[in-house]
Amino acid sequence: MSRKKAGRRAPTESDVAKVAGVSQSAVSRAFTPGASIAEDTRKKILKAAQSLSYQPNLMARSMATGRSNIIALAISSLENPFYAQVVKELSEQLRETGRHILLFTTSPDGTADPELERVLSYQVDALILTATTASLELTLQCQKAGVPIVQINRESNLSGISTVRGENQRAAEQIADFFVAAGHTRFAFVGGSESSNISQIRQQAYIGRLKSAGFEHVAVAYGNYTFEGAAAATRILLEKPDRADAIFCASDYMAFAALDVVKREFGLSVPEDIAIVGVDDVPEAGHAAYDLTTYSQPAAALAREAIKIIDSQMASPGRRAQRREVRGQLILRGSTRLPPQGVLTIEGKKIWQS
Amino acid sequence: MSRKKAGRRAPTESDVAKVAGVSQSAVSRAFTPGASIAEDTRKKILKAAQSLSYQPNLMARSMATGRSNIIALAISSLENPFYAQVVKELSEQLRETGRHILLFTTSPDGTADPELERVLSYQVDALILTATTASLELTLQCQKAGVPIVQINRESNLSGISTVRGENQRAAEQIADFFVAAGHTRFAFVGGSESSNISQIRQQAYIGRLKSAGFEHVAVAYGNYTFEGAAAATRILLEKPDRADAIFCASDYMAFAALDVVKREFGLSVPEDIAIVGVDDVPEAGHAAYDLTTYSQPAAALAREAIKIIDSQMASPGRRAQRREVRGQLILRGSTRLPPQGVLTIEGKKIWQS
DNA sequence: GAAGCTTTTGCATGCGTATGCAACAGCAAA
DNA sequence: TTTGCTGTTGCATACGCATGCAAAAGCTTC
Repeated sequence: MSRKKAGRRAPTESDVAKVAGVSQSAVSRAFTPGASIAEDTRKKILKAAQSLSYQPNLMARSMATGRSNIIALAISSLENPFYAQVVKELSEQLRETGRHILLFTTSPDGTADPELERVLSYQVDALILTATTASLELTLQCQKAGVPIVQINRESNLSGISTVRGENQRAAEQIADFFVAAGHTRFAFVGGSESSNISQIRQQAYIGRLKSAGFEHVAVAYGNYTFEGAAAATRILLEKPDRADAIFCASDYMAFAALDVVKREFGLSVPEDIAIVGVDDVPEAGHAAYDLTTYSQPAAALAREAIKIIDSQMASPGRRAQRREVRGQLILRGSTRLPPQGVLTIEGKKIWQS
Repeated sequence: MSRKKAGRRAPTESDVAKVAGVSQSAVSRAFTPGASIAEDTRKKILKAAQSLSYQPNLMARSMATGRSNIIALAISSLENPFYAQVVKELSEQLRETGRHILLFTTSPDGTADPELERVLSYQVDALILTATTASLELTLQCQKAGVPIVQINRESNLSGISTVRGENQRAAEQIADFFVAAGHTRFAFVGGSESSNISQIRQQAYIGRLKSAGFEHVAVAYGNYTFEGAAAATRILLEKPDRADAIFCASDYMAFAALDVVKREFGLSVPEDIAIVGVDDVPEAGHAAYDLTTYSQPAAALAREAIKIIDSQMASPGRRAQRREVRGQLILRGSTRLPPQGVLTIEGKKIWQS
């Protein structure tokens, strides 16, 4: 009655203290790295803790310290293998420092997600947004509470939000150059969404570079970063007169959809009739079924930089938002034909440099 | 100095109480559904809370109530799109009741994961294991603490662990029947790992059914639920004399690897030379690149049942572990040839029933 | 052995919320 | 007006841990 019936409540520091014959504070110190406690006492306490199979209550700890060791991660498109990879990397890398991820799946337009606004209730140490954008209100709340925000693969014009991204500009330019070098003449672009600035940057750089090379017209359609959306976008592009012979898709996942449509619905052969390039270099891009040429965007490095930013922001809260870029390269596979020049083979991989 | 410098600390119930001119308890009650409080007072308090943009501190709440509204989710293979889907479904369905996921990525053999043992430190309300098995120690700890454990897609002989799974037995039998009906004569199986009992159940049912049909020999290899592992397993199978003309893979993800190897490395055509069937029906299975026949295992339903179990276990802690099965069906696509009988078309999908 | 110093320990309190209990207000019935 | 009841409110305390402060213990040096 007085205690919960099923399984007496979890042991606390006081319980351990009683067994070890010390005070509760001593137990606390035994579990606090760097605290002032004699080695003998600590051992005695750890033994007692062991015998009770004591586990510190992190909720209580976080209430006392103001730190939870929990990082909120908002993500919109887990079905995209690239982001699944990012989540995995973040989870594993954070675990190395004893932190864990509280997961929020949002709509792609996270701006409108009311649930996310409640993130701060969990006293998270930081907020990582991948493939989502923070609303203004959330940003302000986080800033007031001193919770750093890092966006992966989304830019934001809100000050105070840090950003980690791949080489969007360079990727797009390299791909444009590559298409031109391979002799293509009719170009298309499958973008994410018109509101994704990352997609816009890629689009502008791609179109700009093609223009410099003398190609004025680039067909554009948006796939909204979904498979079905990209398939539809590809259909639109392919039905246009003067059909493209080279498509740049703003993500591998969308490029897979494009390949599906190109091959099955339009009966075109790749890369003879049309070349397709993506961005990300997800594992599937290397599988025989897709064999996709793509500009890589290493998930592990993105995760690492994001965590670095969080750590530095937490160390010196005043610091202003940071922007970091992770390098990639154009990896050549079967979805494109090779240009006569610029192809390098490094560690078994073909890459291209203009 | 007395307060943290960057952004004064988050407002608390006491702050709200001061503004609203009531006691802290009143504020607490205003945010507790069903608590005894006058409607007028509540409105006044909510207004005050709004003006301070007050957010309840869930850590403090969980310390006081013993409930955190956090569900721990351990997952080993996020790169498998099926599990990515499961995670997404769980996250979205849990959100509907205000709960969130604390993510743990583990090695496939979670039994040996020491980090997971610390799950209980977070005072989670329940633990969901997908594609992982709980260690004995962890199980006991959870039972003692009254934290329900649900395994998705792994069986466990430990009592006290609930299980949600697809129709493993029936799936395997249907696939065996289907292969036979389609006129295949040389069979193979690509299993997960020898230690995964789900994979074993499928294997036994498959082999048993084929034996009943008069086929004694079934070639078996294990892909360990990884892409590379399944590719290697397929190579082994295909190099054997009297090469199989029908392969059943214990997951779509492994079937994709098998398709890659079959087509690219061995130059076989599917389904003329060899048929391949998977389990899960991930979205990719429907994509043109794979076009895989597969026995479906609906992620949304798995998630729903898992949550139901958690809820019922939390409602009546004494209750013993539950086992639930989610129905699926054999969905026919281009990786198999059609048998003369048993093919139904439902809502544009071809399915098969013996 | 005393003085001075460092290390170790316990006490007391705070973190933000929930809740049992008693006090109180409001209202209806007598 | 008094009594009894229901519905609201505040007080006090508990939840489990961390930490400033003072007391205690240990050690060094003369």
